[in-house]
This record gives sequence, C-alpha cells and structure tokens, in this order.
Amino acid sequence: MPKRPSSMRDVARRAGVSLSTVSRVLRCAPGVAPEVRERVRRSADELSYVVSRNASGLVTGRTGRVAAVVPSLEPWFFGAVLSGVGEALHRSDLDMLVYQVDVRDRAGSLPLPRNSDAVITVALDLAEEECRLLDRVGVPLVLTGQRVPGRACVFVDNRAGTAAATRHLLNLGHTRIAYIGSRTGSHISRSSRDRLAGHESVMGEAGIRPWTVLKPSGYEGGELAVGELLSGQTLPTAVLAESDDMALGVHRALRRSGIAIPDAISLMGFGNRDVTEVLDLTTVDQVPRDIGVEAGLLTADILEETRPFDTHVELPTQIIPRRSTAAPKETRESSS
Amino acid sequence: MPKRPSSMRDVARRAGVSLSTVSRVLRCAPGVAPEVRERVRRSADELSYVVSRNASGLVTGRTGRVAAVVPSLEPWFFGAVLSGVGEALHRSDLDMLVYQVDVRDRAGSLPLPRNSDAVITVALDLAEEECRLLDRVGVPLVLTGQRVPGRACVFVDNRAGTAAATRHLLNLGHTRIAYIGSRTGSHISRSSRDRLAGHESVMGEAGIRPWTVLKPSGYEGGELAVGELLSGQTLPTAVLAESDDMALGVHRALRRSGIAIPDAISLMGFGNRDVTEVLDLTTVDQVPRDIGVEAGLLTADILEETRPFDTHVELPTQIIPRRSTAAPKETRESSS
DNA sequence: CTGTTAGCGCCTTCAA
DNA sequence: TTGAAGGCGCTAACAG
Repeated sequence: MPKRPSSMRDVARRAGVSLSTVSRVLRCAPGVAPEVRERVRRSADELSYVVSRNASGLVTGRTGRVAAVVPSLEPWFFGAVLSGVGEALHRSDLDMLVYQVDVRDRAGSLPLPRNSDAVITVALDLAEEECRLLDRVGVPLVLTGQRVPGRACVFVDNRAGTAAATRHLLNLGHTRIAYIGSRTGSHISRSSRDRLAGHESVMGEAGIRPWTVLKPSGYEGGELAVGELLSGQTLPTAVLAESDDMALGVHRALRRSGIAIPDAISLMGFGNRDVTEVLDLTTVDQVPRDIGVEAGLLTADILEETRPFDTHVELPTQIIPRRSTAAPKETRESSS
Repeated sequence: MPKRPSSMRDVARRAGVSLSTVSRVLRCAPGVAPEVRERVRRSADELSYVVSRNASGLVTGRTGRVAAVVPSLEPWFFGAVLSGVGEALHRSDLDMLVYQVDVRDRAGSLPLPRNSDAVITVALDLAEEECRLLDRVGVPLVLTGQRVPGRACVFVDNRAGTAAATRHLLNLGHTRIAYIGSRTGSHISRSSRDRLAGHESVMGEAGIRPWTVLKPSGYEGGELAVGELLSGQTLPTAVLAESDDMALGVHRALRRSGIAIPDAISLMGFGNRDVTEVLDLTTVDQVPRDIGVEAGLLTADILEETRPFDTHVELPTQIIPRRSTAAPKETRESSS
C-alpha cells in the first residue's frame, strides 16, 4: 500500500510544465500565468502532493519546524501551553516538534541544529549558561515562564499575581494568612521566588509579618504544608498556595481533617487549571494557553524578522473569585 | 550570533577524514577503525554538530519523525498520551511532530507526506473513510483509543473496565446504579459505546435494569446528568460516570446540592486522571501514558518491520478503590 | 578500513 | 512568463 509518494516531477509531468514552474506555484511565488497556476494546483491535488519540507529545507536552510522543549507533557500545564504554541505556529505554516527533556542537564544534546528553525522552551527555568547551550544550536530561542534580559521571553507577571491574591485575602478581612511555596531541595525556582516576593511585599505594606511554608512542589507538598500548619500554635484563616497543584493538596488535607473551606479556612491557588473550576477554588488566572499562543506568534515574527529577537511579552493575571474564599469567621460573626 | 551551523564537511576536515567516514561514524555503521571513530566523535562534539535529518532523510527516504495527531492538547488526557509516545519514540531516536486537528474533517490536509515516517492518532475515533485519507500519506498509521481490524491499534479494554466498575458497585451492595455516558448530538463515540455496553451487560447478568443518562461530555455533562437525576422519582445510591471528567461534574453538582459522597451516593469515574487522587475518587485506571508508550513502541517496531502493521495491543484496566465508593446506607445501617 | 562518485527532491540563479 | 542547470547536506553504492 505505501506506494512511493509523488514528487514534484510527477506534478510537473502531469501539468505539462517544468519543475521550476511547479515550485513557483506551490511557493506562491509571482510570475506564473493564472491559467498555468490553476492547472498545476489541480495536478498537485489530484496526486495529493505535498512539498517535502525535507528537500526544500535543504535548499532554503529553513526547516519549517519549531522545537518546543518541555520538562514533561504529563502535567496539565505544559499541554495547555503547547496547545497554544502549536496553534500559533500553525498560522505561520510551521510544524511543532516536541521534546521532553527530563532535566535541563541534557538540553544541549538535542538533535536541534539544522532540524528546527527556532526553539521554544516552556517553563524550564533555565540558567544563563543553559541558554548559551541552546544558543549554540544557532537558531532563535524563545523562553516562556521566565524573563531574561536580552532574550525573547513570554511570561506572566507572577509578582503582580500573588500581590493581587494577597490583597484579595486582606480585603476580605484576613490577617492570619499562610503562604505555601515550593522548594526543591534548597532550590527555589525563579517564578516561585517572584510569587513569594509579590505576596511578601503586599504583606509588608499591610504591616503584617509573612507566614511562609516551603515544601516540595505538587499536591504532596500542599499536604505536607497542611501537616505543618495543623501542628502549629495557631491556625491561619486563609491559605494562599503558590500553584493550583499545591492548593489541591491543601484542599485534600483540609477536607480529610474535617476543616471546612471557606468556613474555617479560605484557600486560594494560582494558575486557574481546569479542575479549580470544578472545585470552586478561587485562583489567579494565568491562561497557559495564551502564553503558548504568544510564544508561537513571537517565534514566527522573529523568524520573519518583524519583531526583535529580544522582545518581552508580559501577560496579565487576574483573580477568579470562587467559593473557596470568604471573609474570616470572626469578621462575619461580628458583622452579622 | 546565529552563525551557519557546521556541516558534515566541517567535521570531516577537522578530523582529517572523508565525508563517508564521518557519515559512517555518526550512523554507527560498521567498518571504521575504533581510533578514527573516536577522533570523528570528538570533532563532531567540539563543533556541536548534529546530523541534519533533513539531508539524510532526503537520501534514505526516512525523516526520523513521527506525526502525532490529537484533537487538542488542552485536556489532560492527550498530554499524558503524548508524553508516553514521545518517550517511546525517543528510544528509537525518532522525533515527535504534534498536530492538533480541531475536527477530523481536515485530517487529509496535513503536510504529512514525506514529512513523517508514520502517523499516530490519539483517540480521534476515526471512521474507516478517514483512515483511508491518512493512508494516502503513504506511511504506516497507528491508532490509539480505537480497535479497527486490519490496522495497528493500541487501546484499553473499555468494556471490561466498566464491567469491573459495575461489579465493584454491585458487590458493595448497590442496586440503584445510574450510569452517565456522553453523547454529542446524537453521536456516541465508539469508546463510549463500549463502556456503556460493559456496564449494561453486567447489569443484565445481575438482573437489574440499567439506568442510563446520556449528556454532552465534559464535566458540564456530569452536572447536567445530576440535574436530571435529582429531578427523578428516586435517587440512585451509586453513580458510575463514563469518564473522570464527567465524574468531576457530578462531584461538583452533588457537593453543591449538599449530597454527601459516599454517604448518600457513591461515585465512580473512569480514567484515573491526576485529580481523582486528590478528590479521593474511585476510578478505573487506564494509564494514558502507557497507551502512548505502547503506541510509540509499536510504531517504531512497525517501521523496523519487527512487528506486523496490523498489530493490536490491548491494555488492561484496573479498579482503584478510593473513598468515593462505599456500601449504600441501608446496607450499612442494617448490618450494623 | 577508507575515499570517491552519484544522486535524493527541491529552490535558486540565469538564460530564453 | 517559462525552462535548464547547479547545488543544498547527506547516504549508498562502489573502488581502492
């Protein structure tokens, strides 16, 4: 069944023209009689012919492909970002190659040079040194999830996000607010630091001493954090988690402990991942898909040299209030 | 900065050998002195040279790339499958191109011919006619999520999954079991039908008349189903949802209605998506990542002709009991 | 074991 | 407006 795919020559023969003419038509290059153009198009269709990016790339030096590098495809977040990336690239007729790089230590060993026109990294929290490694690929690099001066970046304003979230809780009347952040070993990622900073600065402005708990990321971390909170002197009336995942862990641990949300404790996450809606979890919307779309568009523009290679795109965040946050009990009781 | 990437010639010059020797070394072809081999390797590394799949593909007729076609990357499920696909392909040194095809109506228009060695579709529920369209690409086609005779397929035993789930509920003592399935318009997908069939056959064996509610998929559908159930003559004591997503909708609707899980109603999902663990939702494990891995491995094998092009791989499911299912209240009360 | 030669399918000159 | 010729980077035959 897998017969040899038709080549440009087949199309040329069928249309009764030369190779170059077919090439011109398919590249939408000018200088072909409309009538001929139509005939060539038809022949190509009939043969279900598609230009081999392989061959054309050899000549033009462009592959028509962009590599998207993610740490993993399993967490919901990365799929959502890539969804946007793919869509945006598609608009510019670029294909998306996806590489899962377990850790960033082998980023330099990817078969990227000559195999993709650009590289988009998704939330890998790369150090400058690692960026250099990717630079050696010799193609433009677009970073998402981190801001690095002099490089193309797409990111959300993490700091503003947690700042707004914190204000949301303060405005509801909370003062005993615990912040749950992530730490892997002793390392705190850039975005985690930014989120923590946003929280702490607002707490500082309010004259309240921050109450920070750092645990490994993921919902296990959220559960561990609750364990720590529950064994302390006093309970918070609100918990702000660095990520929805951690908030989910908190949610579960509180539920299992019989602590009602939001009656006893208000809970907020960050990321607006799908299930937060189902759980009625108040969260900070960060629209990962939009991050992807912006990154894809920026990449296409950089390739066409219509935007500089060090453009920064900052996406806004917004609070999505749901039922997991409410005024603390004391306030409600005293005001009723 | 983006200097011209080094080519094979550069490596050859640097190592003081001919092009073919370099080619042989990098292809791990036999017939090169170990000493020379080593020298070439080093030169290539120093130039951070990577073979252009573009150029080599031109000659070999193989691209070193496999296209994964998904309806969308946003739902958690597809990312999980692709995660496995990517990993498996990587073992065979194949890259993964990801295409999001909104609907299956344009599957034939993808730039696939000559641009990928094989196509893997993920849960697109393709009709035979649409498969034919993809066949015209001229490369092997591997389907996941559906079983089609004569084609390479990787799928879970949906029927057995819901059958086991139903038995689980029956064994707990439930008899008023509602099944929530999905229907888009009047169309029911193949896997939905299989799941429903598994449920109904076990109900039939037990001599209980099935109680089926069909709604649009997603958690909105789950909520709608609850709406229907709550307005009926009598409430079920257990609900089995076709998918975790629908189960999540049920979960939310029940929670909002103040109906306790599992005290008033037991709830089961299907899919074992990440959040079910957080929600303590009993579910049918289907390991999407494994589906992907199997599909990737099968694809690689088919390309190497070590497995036939119509291999079927059926993955087992298993029940993951959690806290959302329990014996119905009457039973518990009467036995206590 | 190593080097030479001839394309793979296409795009880009240049000439007609 | 069209066609012919050369070469992109690599591999697969062959010679040596």
